[in-house]
Amino acid sequence: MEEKEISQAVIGRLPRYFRYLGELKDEGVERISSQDLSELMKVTASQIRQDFNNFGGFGQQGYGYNVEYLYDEIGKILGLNRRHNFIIVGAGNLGRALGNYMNFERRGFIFKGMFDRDPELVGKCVRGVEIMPMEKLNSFVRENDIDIAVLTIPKAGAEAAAEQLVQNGIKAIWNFAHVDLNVPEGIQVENVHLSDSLMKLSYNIDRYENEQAGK
Amino acid sequence: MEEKEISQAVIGRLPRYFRYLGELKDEGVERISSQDLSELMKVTASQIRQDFNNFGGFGQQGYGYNVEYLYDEIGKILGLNRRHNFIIVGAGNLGRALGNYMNFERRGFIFKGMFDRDPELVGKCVRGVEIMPMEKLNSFVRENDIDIAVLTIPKAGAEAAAEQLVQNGIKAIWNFAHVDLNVPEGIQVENVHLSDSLMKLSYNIDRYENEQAGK
DNA sequence: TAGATTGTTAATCGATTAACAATC
DNA sequence: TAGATTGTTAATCGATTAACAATC
Repeated sequence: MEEKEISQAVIGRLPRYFRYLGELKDEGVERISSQDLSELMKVTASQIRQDFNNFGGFGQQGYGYNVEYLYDEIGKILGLNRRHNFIIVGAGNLGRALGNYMNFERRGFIFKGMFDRDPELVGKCVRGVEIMPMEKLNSFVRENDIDIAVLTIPKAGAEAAAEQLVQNGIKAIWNFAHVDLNVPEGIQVENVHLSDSLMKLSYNIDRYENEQAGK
Repeated sequence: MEEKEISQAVIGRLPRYFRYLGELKDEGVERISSQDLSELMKVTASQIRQDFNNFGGFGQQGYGYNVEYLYDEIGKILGLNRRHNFIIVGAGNLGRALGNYMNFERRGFIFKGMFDRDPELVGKCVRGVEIMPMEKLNSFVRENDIDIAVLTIPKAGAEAAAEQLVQNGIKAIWNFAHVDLNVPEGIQVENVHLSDSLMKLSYNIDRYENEQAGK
């Protein structure tokens, strides 16, 4: 009973659909056609219908899509109806910023623990969660049903931390360290390489200026 | 003298090449073939050669690529030889985390100012940069040659802030607010939608588990 | 029923990979 | 020169868009 694999291109668009549908829902909109949604989101109606049809028919001919139903279904596809416990490894500025971000909780991502090797930070709290020393990382992951580790430590320690996490049963790593982690198959890694993103922006600024300069 | 447009797919890979080449350079590696680089980076050698050839020939038949030269050239393509002054709009946890991140400076991104509407924060400093009230935003952007604004405010205020920034001559917005900004053509926007990224991770965890469950 | 709009197949477009001639 | 490896063209693959029959 082989399901056809959904491309990551499609998956990457789902959160954006989810966001727009959530907003429509909040505005009290009951139904929407692929045509109207396409104008709102600035993508083709064709793409919208193709994307949704990867998961089966959510719409109805002659009617369109029911906003609330579609919103819920996409949420389920994204796994937002489940709980995912996460920890943050690295209690620097970025780690604390992510720990303080409340919206993840709303989507089922539960902040369970935070770790840092700096003794100065250990014992302090971020949103009610105590910062623990790295020595406690392994047992904590094993004993608290942790699915996701957020890696916000410098690149030097990232690979070693990832290995520990994997050995103790983590399922996924949200990686903010500026390295490509080497993990066994089946462990999900999502990279957020902020400086890469900034470099792209830099390229596009210069490209546009050169274009304007008539080159 | 029309330059052929380089696809964003290629641009998106440049920072990663840049990172690997920087590491090779630091290790003292002088030259590398597309074949060796392909094994290191886990992409095809063909793609590497195609990517580089978008910008003209950086290599030499029979020899490969000179690491340092290639590193420098990619840096130039990404505009890292230029200065880009930036400000951060929103002095919350995330804004402060980005302000404290030193590595941007190394790449030519200079942290010039920070803004927040909370009077409690105004006057405080982040890495030597004073937090200013939002009222000063417009004049500051105009008078200090600011290219890039980092938007780390809640989505509610983001669209209005973007509009102000654009009116005062900003060239690019690095957008961490969870909205799609509507800016005039020529203004570069790079979105970092953290919760979208987390949702993708969530999808992939569940997908893998379902696969394993034999479904 | 007639009109609207999906679900889905077919056509197109673009990106990736393979192959090989050019050349260092 | 012979061997290695690029630059580049051609083939393949996958993703997007267009078209339209199915159907609400």
